Amino acid sequence: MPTSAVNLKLPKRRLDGQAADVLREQILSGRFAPGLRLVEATLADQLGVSRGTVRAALSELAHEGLVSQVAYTKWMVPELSAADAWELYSLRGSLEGLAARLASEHRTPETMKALREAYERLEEAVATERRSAVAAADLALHKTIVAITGHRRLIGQYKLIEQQVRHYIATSNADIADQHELLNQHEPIVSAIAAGDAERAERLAHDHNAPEVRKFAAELAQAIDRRGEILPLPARPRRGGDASGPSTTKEPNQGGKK
Amino acid sequence: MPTSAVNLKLPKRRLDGQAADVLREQILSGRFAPGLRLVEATLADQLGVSRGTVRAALSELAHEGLVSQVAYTKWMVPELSAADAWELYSLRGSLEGLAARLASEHRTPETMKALREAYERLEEAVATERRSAVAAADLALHKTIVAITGHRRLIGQYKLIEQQVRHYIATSNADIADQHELLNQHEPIVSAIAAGDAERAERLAHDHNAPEVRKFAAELAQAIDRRGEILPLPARPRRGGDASGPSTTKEPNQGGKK
DNA sequence: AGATTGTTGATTGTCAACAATCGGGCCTTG
DNA sequence: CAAGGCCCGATTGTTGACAATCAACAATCT
Repeated sequence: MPTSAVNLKLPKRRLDGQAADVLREQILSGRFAPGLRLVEATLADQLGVSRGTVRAALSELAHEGLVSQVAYTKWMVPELSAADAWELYSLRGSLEGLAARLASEHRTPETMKALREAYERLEEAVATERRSAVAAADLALHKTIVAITGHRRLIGQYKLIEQQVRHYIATSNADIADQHELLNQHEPIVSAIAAGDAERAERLAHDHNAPEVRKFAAELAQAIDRRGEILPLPARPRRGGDASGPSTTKEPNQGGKK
Repeated sequence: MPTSAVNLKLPKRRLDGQAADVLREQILSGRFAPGLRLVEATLADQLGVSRGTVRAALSELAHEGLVSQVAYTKWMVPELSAADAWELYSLRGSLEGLAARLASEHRTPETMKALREAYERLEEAVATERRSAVAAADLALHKTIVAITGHRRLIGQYKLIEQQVRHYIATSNADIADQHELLNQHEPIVSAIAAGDAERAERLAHDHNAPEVRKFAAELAQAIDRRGEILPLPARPRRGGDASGPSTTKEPNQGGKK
């Protein structure tokens, strides 16, 4: 028997994956602010890997929605608008609804134990009154519900959306609701899942995002009214047009190279 | 005024994107069968581009779920199981539900015209009795509903799922229901959206996928029963374990290189 | 002066060579 | 004869150099 039965995963990861991890951390922490331009060569120097590897990492992050690319021109950290927030929360609502429903139909001793523990951790976090701890526990609870479903594509998709939500929150000092209210919101969801009431669990989990969705939808409507145009949604950027507005062209450059 | 107002877009696409298009077509058409191993160097020769470019294309397709990678070892066309089909249809149900609801809240003369036309094209296709035409029109109708929402992330996500569904259908000679029944299923959805009844539109669009979801869930349960194990769902691949099952190791090699 | 066209520096896109890793066959060994 | 280690070919991972493209500025023309 080689070594042991425990599955200890050595970090035999590829370099581009590691590079992506570092960059993702920088972006999600806000140290790479929205609007920041990312230059392959500069990052390659800073990370100590080749440009091709950095390029692969950036492509990965582009798929995750954490960087955007203008072909042949530049990479940058995207600036998330109210429209983006509306998209993220509305999608998250649907995904969490699906997750709650499936979780309700997937009850085993193990999964219910994990669910209870995740909820208890949220209670403990609320008791400490530390915002970051509460946010983390809230996140973990939802992630637990999603994981219970065993739905690999749902899990992956949820992780992507969740990441972008974190990015939005981190870069827009938008804040979370009353912490004690959180428990009142989550308890019914957990109970419904534990009771196997799929219908109710789905509805509750879905509606859990409704306040944010409405909020950003309202912001969007306001913005549209203000400019008196039709624009059902932010027009996708077109080559020659759109010279409207001051268009705060934020473009902080990377620290001087070398 | 430079030249003219018309936006004539030259196909200034990157090579890896074009390579991805070609490979995607091969996979979706079934010419690259599930289980087929894809070798970077061979594809590079056949496509007339460098290995790095092929690599970028394969990464793109991996994100789309059309190829899978075993790090340091190989790329291959994934074999889709009943579990995959269940995942795809359940996710698609949620996405289509969301799309129908948002579309109901997004009615303008233009969008409703597009919706009507898409439905009429489905009627025409059914009249011709040509399966491929019906399938295409069915797809186009759903795509229209999704597009009406203006929800860019939903549009992207739906395209991904849709693509994998096509892959599953193409490689499993699974077939579509009675063609005339299709109209009876879709008419209420279109009507609900046109009437602005978001609640009903969401429910109908969501339930539209329910038969498939149930079918594949049943197949899954059967498979689990048969092997008498617990496996709530296909265990995610772990380094050392899982030597169970005959695991039909289909591995047709590419045509002789050079 | 205003607009158009050429030039230039910076940045991304592509390529071909080199290094690391894996799977399988062969050999050894008990 | 079975189990385990080692070597080798095949394939992927990584790199540095070269080509294509773009945005901004300078020169030129009307």
